[in-house]
Amino acid sequence: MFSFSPAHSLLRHFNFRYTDKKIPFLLILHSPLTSSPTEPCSPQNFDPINATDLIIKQHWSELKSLIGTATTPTQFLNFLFNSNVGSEALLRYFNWSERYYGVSHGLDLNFRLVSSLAIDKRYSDIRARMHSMVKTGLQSNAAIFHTISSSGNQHGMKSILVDMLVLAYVKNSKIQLAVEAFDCSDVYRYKLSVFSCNPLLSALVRDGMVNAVERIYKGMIRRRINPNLITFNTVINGFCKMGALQRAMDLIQDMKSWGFSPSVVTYNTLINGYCKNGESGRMFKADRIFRDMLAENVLPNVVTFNTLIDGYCKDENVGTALSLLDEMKRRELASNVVTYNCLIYGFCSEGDVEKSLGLLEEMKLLDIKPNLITYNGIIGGFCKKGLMEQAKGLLDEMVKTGLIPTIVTYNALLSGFCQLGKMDDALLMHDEISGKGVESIISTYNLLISGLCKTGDMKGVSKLLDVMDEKEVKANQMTYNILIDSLCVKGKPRKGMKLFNEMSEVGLKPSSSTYNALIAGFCGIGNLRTALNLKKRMEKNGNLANVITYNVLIKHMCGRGKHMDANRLLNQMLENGLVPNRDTYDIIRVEMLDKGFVPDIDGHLYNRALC
DNA sequence: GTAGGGTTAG
Repeated sequence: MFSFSPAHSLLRHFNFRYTDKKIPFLLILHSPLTSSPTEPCSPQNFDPINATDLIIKQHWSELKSLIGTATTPTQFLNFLFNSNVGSEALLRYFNWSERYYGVSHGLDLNFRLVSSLAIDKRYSDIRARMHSMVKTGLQSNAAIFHTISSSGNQHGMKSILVDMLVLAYVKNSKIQLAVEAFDCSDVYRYKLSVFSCNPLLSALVRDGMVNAVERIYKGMIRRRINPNLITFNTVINGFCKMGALQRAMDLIQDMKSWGFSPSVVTYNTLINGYCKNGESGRMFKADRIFRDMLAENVLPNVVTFNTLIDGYCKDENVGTALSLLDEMKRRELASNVVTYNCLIYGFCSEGDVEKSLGLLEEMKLLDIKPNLITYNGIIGGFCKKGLMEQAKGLLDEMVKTGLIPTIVTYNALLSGFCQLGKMDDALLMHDEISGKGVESIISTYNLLISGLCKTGDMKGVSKLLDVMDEKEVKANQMTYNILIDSLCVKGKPRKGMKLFNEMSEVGLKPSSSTYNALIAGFCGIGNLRTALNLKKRMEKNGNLANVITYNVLIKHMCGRGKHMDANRLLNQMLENGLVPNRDTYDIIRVEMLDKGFVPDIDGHLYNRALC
């Protein structure tokens, strides 16, 4: 490719010898030989052909000598640029020098390189360069856009570069900067493509920044960046995730006007939207979309059925969920691990662990491999019923199949022991898992602390709090609620108040449960005034009093013969739109009868006015 | 300029 004069070979030869001997820097500078092989580069003696050769052949140690110590890697890069060295060598040197010297050549040189790559149509190299530039995050969008706009590239090429910039931000999970670049590109009139806008939209949905989704979508339409089917599916998903189901449905019309028919993914997304975020009658609406889909001859797939099965299970309708599994079999549509996991969790939440076990066997027969989620579900089901031996048996089975239990698995088991009051077993298992290197999370500590509080082992609680300190696991709102509740139940609401005050000191906000525990505590020691003050305080701080708050106060008032006050609170509760529960009725039977409530055949009271 | 970007289980 290049021809070299003998002098060049000689130069390399000397370079080797001198660098091997590590000639001191000053000696090199004062060498009488003006063309000394290790003389640092200068614009005068810089030899682009030799430099290019060394770079292409990746003779980095020779290059290091050539750069010397008087020339900086960036100055050397400038020599390369000014000598019109080809883009291949420029890129190689650029990457090597940034890595080797740990320097960043700055924005201008980055874009000189990118422009050089653009001339040679080396687009994937530009993408990679843009990726590493964005990764360091040293440059602001304002600076980048200024540099791109003042580069010598054509406008179309600048658009391509900006498009790649947006995509690089998205791939580096710098979504806010990607949105900013999306906006900047409008100001500079650079045209982006769906290749960057679609990934941006999907990242926004993924990160829950759904409000930005609509703005970006509208921006695309206004700027004539033509959306495609995937754009619509992504935006529809965004609307579904934010619960704007009608707007999601409206987008179907938009997509049709752009010539796109809803695909199986579109329908699945909408069905999922209704299942997860629909209000009352959500499964009815989800089913209607499913029927629309069939009517439009769009074939449902395993995801469609899984979504519906999960929806029915969560809607406490496992019967319908099972009938859908049959429907899949009729359609010869293969179910998968997700199908079974949905059903297993459905049956476990109904307390029917036996049925879940049956499903696990069915999976094995169908050669569908159960995963961590499968086992966690059934183990959790057993633990909720206090069947710890069966739960541990499954734990052994999952380990045998090569699955590694996580803290979620162990939390289920620990919670089971705690509910049974078997704190020795719980603490023993906790020690065992710590020994295995499974890190406890805050919910682990919370469930153990709660168990210890219930058995009155406050020493054990304080030990655990010490462990949390040591492991730097911070207490959360739940931790405080458990401790405050425990103190209040024991008739020590003032100690509870101390913890309550500590919450704000450590930056935690109390919840309605925090206030309820304290209100019950002060009622318990006959201090109604403080209890009522706490109710005012909770409302002032934006925590609405709920049915439990009212029940506690009403019960206390009834117990002290203050039935009129109790009645006033009941009215306040109804005015605030709260629905009294059976506790409420049982507590103030007399007042309820006065209010026109009548007992049903079970002896419970119902509000005739509401019926 | 590319060829990735969209749906399901805890």
